[in-house]
Amino acid sequence: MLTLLPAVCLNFAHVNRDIILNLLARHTELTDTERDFFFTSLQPVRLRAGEFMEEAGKKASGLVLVETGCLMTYYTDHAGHDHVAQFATTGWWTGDLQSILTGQPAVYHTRALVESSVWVLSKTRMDDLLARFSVFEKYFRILFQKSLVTHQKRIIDTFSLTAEQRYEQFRHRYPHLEQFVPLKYIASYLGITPEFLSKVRRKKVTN
Amino acid sequence: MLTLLPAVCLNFAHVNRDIILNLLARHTELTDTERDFFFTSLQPVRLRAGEFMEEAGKKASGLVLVETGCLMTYYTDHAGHDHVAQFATTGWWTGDLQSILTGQPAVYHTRALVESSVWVLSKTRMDDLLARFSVFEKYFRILFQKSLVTHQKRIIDTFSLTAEQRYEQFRHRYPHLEQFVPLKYIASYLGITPEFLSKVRRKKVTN
DNA sequence: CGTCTATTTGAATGTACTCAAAAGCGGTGG
DNA sequence: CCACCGCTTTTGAGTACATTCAAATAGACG
Repeated sequence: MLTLLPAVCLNFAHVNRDIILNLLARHTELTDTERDFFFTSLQPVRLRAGEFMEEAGKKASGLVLVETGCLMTYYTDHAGHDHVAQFATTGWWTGDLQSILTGQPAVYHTRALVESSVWVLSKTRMDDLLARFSVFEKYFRILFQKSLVTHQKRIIDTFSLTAEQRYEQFRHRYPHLEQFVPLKYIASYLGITPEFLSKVRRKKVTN
Repeated sequence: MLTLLPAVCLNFAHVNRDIILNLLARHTELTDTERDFFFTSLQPVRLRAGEFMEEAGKKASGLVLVETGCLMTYYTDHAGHDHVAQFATTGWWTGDLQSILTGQPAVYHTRALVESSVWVLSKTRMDDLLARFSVFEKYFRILFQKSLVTHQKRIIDTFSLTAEQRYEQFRHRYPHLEQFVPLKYIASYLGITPEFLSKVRRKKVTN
């Protein structure tokens, strides 16, 4: 700890840092230097409900770490239909990984569902972070590794479960998301139409 | 380079090392020490066609790097239906990531489709490798990162494309796999029944 | 050559989709 | 405070894509 501040000095910035630090600590242990460097690498951004963090077609600004609120990353296909790739709430990383790493235009949109506060780690800053402290290589290796396991499972679930089972699993696994996410986006995430999700839900109630 | 061997001395082991080294070199640059340590961390395994590398329910032995042949990783659901999560040919890593990292029993089977030769990196050896040389943290970070992008895309494709389009894309993207993989496993990978794949294929021919 | 498995074919069925319209819900202004 | 607007959710009818089941055909291997 660099300095000890009296309790009354605790402001929003510190509270938020603590949330993020706790999340980082799940995967890695950081020295004070590393922690400070991490935070100076991040750029804070505030988003209003509905506002875009990233847009498909434009180069992604960086990896997005959600502090408060909720964002979704989605793909618009050639027919103009949206498909939600992921949601992200407090402590989740999101964004268009492909674009961030290659510098190519993003294929996904990333958008705030409600008023949100996020930290952005640009590719330049990320490269710098990774080059200076290998502990962040480890951090991101584990982050991507875990995410990969989740994605594999989601693919298998899509093929082995019915829409109804996937919906139940979604509710069970991400109960906090229901407060942020309109049903039509949940339907999209599950790979079904909003009409069909509505019918699935009705069936649940009447049973 | 440690020693230069005359061309006649090139044997299978060296040829194979070169294939793997070229693949590693795509992501990272290794010193001789790192390269040697990497290879001594790997255990060679030969598999006959149909033989299991890993079995669901048993602890996975490690990350599997394919040298020659072809393996598939698949999940058997509660109804007894198999769902192929991925195929792996020369230079691809495969296995049950979740099990390798947590030590829990594997949920996926990993099995050779044809006679294959692989290298296995156990969790212990992997941890050692990562702890000693941070270049491998970087290597695996990039590996998982790329794989994550691919998995995200596969999920979106499942929701935005028809079975016919997914099949065409699969053929286009992995043309070499057709020589190893029976149609019923391709169907499974695409999330459809072998009967329906057969009808998709017939339609292509008659058109 | 015979056996075993993979692939194809066809008919009946089902799950989820499309399209159209009604109902619900939240915000805004008169 | 209520009426209206825009957007989300629900409902229903008709349809399409893909499945299940059963059986025939084709291929691979000993």
